Amino acid sequence: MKPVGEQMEVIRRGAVEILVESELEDKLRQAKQSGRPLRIKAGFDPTAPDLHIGHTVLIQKLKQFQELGHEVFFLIGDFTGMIGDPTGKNETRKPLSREQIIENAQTYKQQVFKILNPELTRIVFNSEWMQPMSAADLIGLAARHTVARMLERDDFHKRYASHQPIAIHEFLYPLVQGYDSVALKADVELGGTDQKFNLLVGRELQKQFGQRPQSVLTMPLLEGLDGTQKMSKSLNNYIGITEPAKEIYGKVMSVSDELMVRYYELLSDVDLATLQSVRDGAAGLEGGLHPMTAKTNLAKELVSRFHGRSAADMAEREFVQQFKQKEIPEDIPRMTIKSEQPVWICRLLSEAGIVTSNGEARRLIKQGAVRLNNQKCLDPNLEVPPTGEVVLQAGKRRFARVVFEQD
RNA sequence: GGAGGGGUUCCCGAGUGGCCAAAGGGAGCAGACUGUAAAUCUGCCGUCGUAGACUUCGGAGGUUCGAAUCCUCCCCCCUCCA
Repeated sequence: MKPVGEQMEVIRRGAVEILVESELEDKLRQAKQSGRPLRIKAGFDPTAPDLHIGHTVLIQKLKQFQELGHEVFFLIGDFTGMIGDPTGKNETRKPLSREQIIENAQTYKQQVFKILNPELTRIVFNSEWMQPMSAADLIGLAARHTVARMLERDDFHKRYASHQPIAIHEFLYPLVQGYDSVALKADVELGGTDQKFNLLVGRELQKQFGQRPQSVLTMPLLEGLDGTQKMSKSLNNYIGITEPAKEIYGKVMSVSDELMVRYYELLSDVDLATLQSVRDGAAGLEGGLHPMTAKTNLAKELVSRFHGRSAADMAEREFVQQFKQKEIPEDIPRMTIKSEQPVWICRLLSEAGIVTSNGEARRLIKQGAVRLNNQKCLDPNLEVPPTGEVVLQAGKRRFARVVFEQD
């Protein structure tokens, strides 16, 4: 095991808060001395079937712990999912069906092993200890916390103050999550900043159960592609981890330098020295890595993680061809049109599915965005002769190949 | 159960009889600039072969020369009281 100081440097990377830092150092010291690794816990609600890279921030941190030689518990909150985490919500959340949860959990398992080492990861479900719990046990657990403490939590507080309903079961969520820590005898729990309260409840409960309270490490919620709002599917500013290689690559490349640094910090495997060099480069300092290089490296790293090395190389090649050399990519949609008569360019574009209406086609032509066989087309009235094949382009990323067929 | 507020084009949100395809903002798209960066600037942003027309403002009817705007009924959401 590495020296405690070095471990702490790795642990601090990207973290928002560590509670309590000195306590964690102490634990690390003991672990190193005794040779017994720390038990690191992170819980995931199997609520969202589609994961995006924002969800992987925590997993990345777990991986770092794993590499430092600690024991990682990936907890799937299959039981808690049925309650529905009220965190950050201004209303009661709808619980999920059992089937949904199982299905989502399956996806989680599959995806996290693209990051974590499966051999060293313990996947646990909290239904394991929650399911057998009796009503009396649960009430006993509930007795260990007070309403006043619960209402300290910001979202509960607001809802209570504004007379919005809080269902009793919502109070149970933090308790159950906290109890998970007891059940796992967690030394450290990771969570998003929005989880802070729940993580602290874990500490309280552990104390009550005579355990040494876990250290809490909060990670930021990852910003989405727009650089400001948090990454989420509904805002459509996300990079889904099951997206095609080309998409992931392109999306990473479109990110601002500032955000790129952020992604490096939170998502990349590069070491701290490289991270610093990326940071310097983005800030325009001498000796830093050029932002463009840094960005392509990151894009490649992330694509390889989810699709493998060769897919990443391929994505890069295509990217360079399409955007740097402005070549027409090879794998563009292809379709055939039967016609004896010349076809109006706007119709052609909409038939090819490149635009949604003739009107849009007309507009794009006026704006100089349309190319026909790689030549700019400025005439919205153009009639295209129905012979051979034709490559259509609208903007930088919409392409289609149309083959004409005579009857 | 009672009282009140509201549902507008992807989102937020203005509009209370014609000047409304509907302000403004956001998102998005495109062009310029670049490192396909970001920021910025410019343009576009319902449909129809380029003009006039057509469809749109929760749903169905009605009043009117004319309705997102007025009336009736219905559906949905929210707040307050009990």
